[in-house]
Amino acid sequence: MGRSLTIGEASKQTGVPAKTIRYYEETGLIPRAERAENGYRLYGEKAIHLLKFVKRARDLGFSVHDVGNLLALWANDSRASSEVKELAKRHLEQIETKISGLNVLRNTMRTLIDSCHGDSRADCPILEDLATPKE
Amino acid sequence: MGRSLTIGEASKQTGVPAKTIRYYEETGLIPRAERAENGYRLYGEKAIHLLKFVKRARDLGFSVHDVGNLLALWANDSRASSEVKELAKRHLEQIETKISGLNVLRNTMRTLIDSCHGDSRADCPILEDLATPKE
DNA sequence: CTTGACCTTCCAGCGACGGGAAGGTGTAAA
DNA sequence: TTTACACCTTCCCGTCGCTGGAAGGTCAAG
Repeated sequence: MGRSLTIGEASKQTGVPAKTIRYYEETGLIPRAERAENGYRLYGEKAIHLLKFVKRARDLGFSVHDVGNLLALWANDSRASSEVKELAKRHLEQIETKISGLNVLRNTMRTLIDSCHGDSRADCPILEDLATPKE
Repeated sequence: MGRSLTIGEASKQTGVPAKTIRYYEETGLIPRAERAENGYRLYGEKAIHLLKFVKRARDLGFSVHDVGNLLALWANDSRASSEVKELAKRHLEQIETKISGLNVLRNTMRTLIDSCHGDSRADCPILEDLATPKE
């Protein structure tokens, strides 16, 4: 069995910055870490696994709040998979909403940029649009 | 000539919340508003136009900082349109980076969600992925 | 005269950390 | 042994772009 890791080692193992690990603990997302005699936080296999779970969920764009819910579902053997799926679906919808909003933005910006000759002249359709947008 | 508007009226005209207008003034993005005798802020045509410019730029996703630069370029008759175009292009790149990141997320989430039967059983590939992501 | 809708300033909080100070600890080399 | 250095601790402030709320002034209508 591997020995416990300090916060710096846990950070390297999981990719979660030490500051962020402390923050997660402080806000109650993860349980209080064990402590060594000198007061250093210690992370065993389970704690590392938990941190990796959190990291993966954050990387998938779940809010810290949602990660809390996911952790609760993870820990609860008797939950229905439909609960998890619903949470994931709501998250997917948020992502899709963001994407379509950004797509509109991108198209507008492309059009604007293409319409600007971008040389030393002062005339600039981009600023004109900002000042008096069409319709 | 239209008379000056109070902050609430300006807010309705421009779609920028009154709180936000004060915030923009406080942070120096827009100049200090004129004041009536009773201390109320007053907004004339020019100020309204400025606020609309800011609103449009924010809606296009420019950061408040970038909006400051755009305002400076707008006010400067002798700037080259290429400066504006460069700023817009950098912004477009940021949007596109965000979009492609979100597209990856969306695909991953879709796959995960599709793999989860989402019924009353506890078995859930979404949680399994979070706990032990493939490669 | 009172109600209610405005307006003013100021202070605090959101999410999700990151920076940096001030100080304790652990180890390895000079 | 001392000293250097990397690590750990707690604490508080700053980020971005607002938003909410408290405490108070102002104004028009009923």
